[in-house]
Amino acid sequence: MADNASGSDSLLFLTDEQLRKGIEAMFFAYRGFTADPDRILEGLDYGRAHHRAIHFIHRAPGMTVSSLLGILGVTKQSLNRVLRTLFDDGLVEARVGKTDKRERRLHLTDKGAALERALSDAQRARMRAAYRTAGPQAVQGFRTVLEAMMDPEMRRQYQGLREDTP
Amino acid sequence: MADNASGSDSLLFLTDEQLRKGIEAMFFAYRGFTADPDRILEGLDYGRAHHRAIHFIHRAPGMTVSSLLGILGVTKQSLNRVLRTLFDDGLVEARVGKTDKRERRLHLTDKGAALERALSDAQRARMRAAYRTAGPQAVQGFRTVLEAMMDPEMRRQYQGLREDTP
DNA sequence: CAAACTACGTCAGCCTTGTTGACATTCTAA
DNA sequence: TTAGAATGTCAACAAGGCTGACGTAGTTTG
Repeated sequence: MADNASGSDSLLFLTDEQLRKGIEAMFFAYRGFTADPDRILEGLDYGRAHHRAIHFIHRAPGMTVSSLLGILGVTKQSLNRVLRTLFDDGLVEARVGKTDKRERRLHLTDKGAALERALSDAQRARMRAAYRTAGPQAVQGFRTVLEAMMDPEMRRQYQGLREDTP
Repeated sequence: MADNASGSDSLLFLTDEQLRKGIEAMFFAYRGFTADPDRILEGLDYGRAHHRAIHFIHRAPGMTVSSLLGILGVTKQSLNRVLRTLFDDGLVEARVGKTDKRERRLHLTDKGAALERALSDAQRARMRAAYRTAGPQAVQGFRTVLEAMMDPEMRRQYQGLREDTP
């Protein structure tokens, strides 16, 4: 009884074995996390890269190319390849910046918004099921640990993405 | 006060906004999760694929190629390309199966174990920091949600990887 | 105003890691 | 003995990263 690890003040949750379990949990869970959108994207000639772009453009409409670059952490060449197909297919449109005409403000078209909804519905469905199974307490802990695991710069992106329409 | 969402019986944690936050937390946290090993691997001519192989061979020494295939969820051609470089560089060795001589039982060499240690030390360090910051309660929740998010087959891999030395 | 800098696009080429398909070998099991 | 399983391997291809170099429009600053 005395060596029970469930006490909140115990440090047993920091053993290498516990940490290894956490590492593998991240690995396996991330696979599940991306599985449903991936299934939708496959066959549409899109990939995860397109999904990410669409997600963040939806999240902060009017975002510039360079702030999207910052969030995604890829090169402009890489992002451009993705954005070009999204423009060509009419999922995303770019409006010239109001104050700074060099900027291209990114927006989803209706068609783009429809795909975004399909993708995020699928992803949220899994998330919702997991949340419901785990319960609010667990969800709180989940978010806390993930946030602590981020690089500081990413944590800023996570916490404080503004509307990006200055 | 009455509309406070912190009550355990509230369902406010299932709103779309909460789910979106969870989705982005996974995205940003996974980046942090892989950042440290990636830094070590870069320049060594190895990538994440090598890391994954090394991790699971370390975890269950004597594992066969096909069970590793099952865990990693890639094609044998893809895995083989990775394994070949690990053999050639003397990080992994294959021992012919005792009862079934077609099998190749995979083991890390001393050199392979050294790299494994370097990689997992780096990854555990971040994990440990996150765990310590978040606390045992949060860690419990973290693991619970991640487990609920896995595909059932992956959940089995996660929970019950045996020693694999029958 | 001219020069410097910024935001963005684009061409070219390379790498890793995934994919299919086909085929060979070796061994096990019915 | 023969079917099937476990494995390796060759070839070809695609997505999505990367670097380097260059161009063009627009903004800022000396």
